[in-house]
Amino acid sequence: MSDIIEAFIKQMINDTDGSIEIQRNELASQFKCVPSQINYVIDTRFTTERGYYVESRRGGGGHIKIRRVNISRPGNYLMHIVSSMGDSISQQSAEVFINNFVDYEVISVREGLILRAAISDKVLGFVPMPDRDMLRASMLKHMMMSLLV
Amino acid sequence: MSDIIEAFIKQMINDTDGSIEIQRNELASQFKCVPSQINYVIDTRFTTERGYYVESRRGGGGHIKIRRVNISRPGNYLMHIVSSMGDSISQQSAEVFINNFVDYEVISVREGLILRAAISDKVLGFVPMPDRDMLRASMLKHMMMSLLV
DNA sequence: TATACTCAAAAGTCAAAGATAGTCAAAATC
DNA sequence: GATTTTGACTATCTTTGACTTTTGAGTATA
Repeated sequence: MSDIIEAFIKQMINDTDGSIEIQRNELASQFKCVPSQINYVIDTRFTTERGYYVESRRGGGGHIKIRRVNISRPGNYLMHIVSSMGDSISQQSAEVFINNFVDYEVISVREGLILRAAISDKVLGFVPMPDRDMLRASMLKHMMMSLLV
Repeated sequence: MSDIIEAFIKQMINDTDGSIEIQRNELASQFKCVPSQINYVIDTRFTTERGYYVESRRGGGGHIKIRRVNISRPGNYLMHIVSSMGDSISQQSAEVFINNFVDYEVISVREGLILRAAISDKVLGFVPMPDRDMLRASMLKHMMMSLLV
């Protein structure tokens, strides 16, 4: 079932130039499944790691928006690096990555400043240590992936 | 519905150089909604945070005036907003700030993407809740301040 | 004339009801 | 054992309407 829903959504995305907006309940009743299964599909199949960006709104007129990010030219390199990053990363290593991104002009100097501020221990310091490096890795990946739009 | 009314008002503001004057009941009957929905739209979409200034008068000849606020010096504006931010901030509020920064060209669209990725609950989700909003505020401030160097 | 009273025409407030989506863990299936 | 399916419960956003407050114009009165 999840596979079918996944395929259906991907087809929709293909048909509409990379971005769709769905209603959870509507889609669920189309497939005669519980609404939360849609969440399951999205959480497991349309992740950042797989190159999707998802946002949603509750309440009347609520919806779920799914966008496929562009995994073409400069992205390939980026994708490669990002997926090689691992789930945990120190501030020092993160900065090495960021410096490289700036050196190779994958990001601008200003963008580099933002990234460094975000992942610095000055900000993340109070998160206890096994978690902190995982959070940092997740942040860095998500921030870089967001540029592939 | 609220989205439609919001778009309509914004269009009016654009067409009239930043400031409009409407009558609540008239607008409500135009959209066939209850008058208080107009208040809802104004309260949620045309807030100070989003860069609008609203004033109104009751009674005969009453009206609602909405003005788009202009920002002259981006640097000053940034300092001001950042220092007004408080120590805790929800994802939603953070996104409003970021949207404004992009709107007023304090940051680029790409930089906005990075900020949104960094502060999203997708990334911060596993930080327990009283702390999460504090971390988010700290991140946002640090990232913005890093641009003032 | 100047002041006070009355009334209708606005806009404001607030909370209940409605409409979506999210979470989480137990149960089922692979 | 891992993944998927379900559903009860939660969170968030929007719509609606009854009730309140403010304002200005007209009218009555000293």
